Amino acid sequence: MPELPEVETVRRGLAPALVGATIALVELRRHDLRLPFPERFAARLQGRRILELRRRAKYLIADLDDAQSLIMHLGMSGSFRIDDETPGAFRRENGKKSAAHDHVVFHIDHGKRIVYNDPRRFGCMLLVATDEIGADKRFRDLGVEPLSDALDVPFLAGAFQGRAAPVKALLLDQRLIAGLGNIYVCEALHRAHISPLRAAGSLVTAGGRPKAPLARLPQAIKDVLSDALRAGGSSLRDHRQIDGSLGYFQHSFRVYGREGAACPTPGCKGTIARVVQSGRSTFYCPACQR
DNA sequence: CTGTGTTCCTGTTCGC
DNA sequence: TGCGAACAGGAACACA
Repeated sequence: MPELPEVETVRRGLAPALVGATIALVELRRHDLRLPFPERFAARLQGRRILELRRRAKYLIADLDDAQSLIMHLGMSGSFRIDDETPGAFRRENGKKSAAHDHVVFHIDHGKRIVYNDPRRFGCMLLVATDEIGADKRFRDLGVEPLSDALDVPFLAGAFQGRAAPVKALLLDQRLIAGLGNIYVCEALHRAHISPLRAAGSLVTAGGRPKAPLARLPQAIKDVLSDALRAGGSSLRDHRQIDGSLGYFQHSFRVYGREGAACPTPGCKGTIARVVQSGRSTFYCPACQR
């Protein structure tokens, strides 16, 4: 369930249960996800206290009291839930099905279990020295946080200038902006009325100045992410938030998954189209996104 | 360096 | 109802 708003929602849900708590025991139910778990993963976590739970891009980072950090990525289908340790008080309503892909169980000293479930196993968990995270190859090249002041019009103008790739491809590139994924890129481009197919460089003048549509893009990105965050993220399928409730931003999608629907832009008579760009679905309105 | 395509894995949905 | 194909929120890697 994982673009920036979903990962941040997970972080906020887990933080009260994890920050300041101690990991009593870790159950590893397989030796790898997308990557092998680190050597002695469970042993190295046992007895560690969690000082802080942070997010960078789509990564969750738990800083531990031994100067190491547990880094977690949810991939495409990863999720966390919090269970009571009490043997009888088993999972909530839709029980056994989810247990099939419970790969990691963190037993916390206050008597709860944090369970990581990931059917497709595209997620990963790593252990890295806290002060070396910035130098790690996964983090070294990450771009700006889209909700930070670093994402502004001049930044995008500089990044887009001279680039022939479609603007959608650049927005998905984590080395430029870190945290956007397929849904929110489609949604942001619709809000900015920019065609996802347009060459990124065509949004900048020869002199390197942003053209009018580009001037709308950073705010459109921030708006859609803030709106999604406020809604607790998007729950495709039956993905749940930590507390079991559903994020509801999927009801606010203007284009994603809405092929054939009327464009929601006021006054626009267009119909949402679906095309494939570098192997992934793009949804947009050919009438008001140019 | 740039841009595109493939791959990892399982589950769900869609069309016949 | 059954069955195969298409598709799914990510990102690393191979290749032209």
